[in-house]
Amino acid sequence: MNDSPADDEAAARLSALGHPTRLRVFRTLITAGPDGMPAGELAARVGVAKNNLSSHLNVLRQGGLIVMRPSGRSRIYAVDLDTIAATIGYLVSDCCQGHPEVCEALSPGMERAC
Amino acid sequence: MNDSPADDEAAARLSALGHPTRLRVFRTLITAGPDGMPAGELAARVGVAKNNLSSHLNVLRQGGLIVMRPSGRSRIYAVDLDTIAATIGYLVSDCCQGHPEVCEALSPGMERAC
DNA sequence: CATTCATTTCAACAGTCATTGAACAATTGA
DNA sequence: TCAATTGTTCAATGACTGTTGAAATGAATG
Repeated sequence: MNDSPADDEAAARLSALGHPTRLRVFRTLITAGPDGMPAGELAARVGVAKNNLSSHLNVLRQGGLIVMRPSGRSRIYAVDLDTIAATIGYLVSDCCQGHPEVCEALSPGMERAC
Repeated sequence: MNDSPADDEAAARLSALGHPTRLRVFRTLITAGPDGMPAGELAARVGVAKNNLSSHLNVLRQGGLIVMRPSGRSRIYAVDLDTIAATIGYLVSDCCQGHPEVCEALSPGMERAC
């Protein structure tokens, strides 16, 4: 059995988030909301070298998890909410076909977050 | 700024899921529900060599994403729902402090899944 | 007690990834 | 235009990861 493209795509996104620095970048951008944050401020907050951050941002961007817009000489990064919602949905999809108790168990985690 | 242990833990879990084979293993186990599935059947369904699967199962288990119980000469693997719920929660936590629209945007993804 | 079955462990290899410093754009303001 | 600011790209290095085949473990069966 081969990997489906959907598997590869979702795995790439999860893998992008599966790095301590990138996870902190992502969570920092989540708190920034749709307005996002320039790369320099992000580097300062997360505490990582600019060039290193730049490559991590590229990974997140290629996974579709964040978007970038230029603004003067800065570049503003922000999360792409549709992508993360789809990724979470894919992660737990099909769990309720035969086992509704699985999804019920997931709800507290979501409620705790929001 | 250093990585917090919570970041490292969550990143390790997401990284464990960030591999096509492991993601398929996990999703297959999700559909199996709390009863789980023996390693051999899992290897057949996912289409991967048994020794290879074994190492992937170890990664998932060390991340706390799955649990194992022996049964006769088989070993039954099943998802740990608390862990995945906590991981998803961590991923999007703090998004509603300042930006409730972020969490609202996430809901459709969850509803699509469940 | 020897055999079979289910699965794991081990060693080795190729490939990928993260980090660093140095060099390279692009934009702004004097 | 010159210089400062903001970020990115590049090359090199060391570390980690995934896969494979062979050997080993441990539980059940006859």
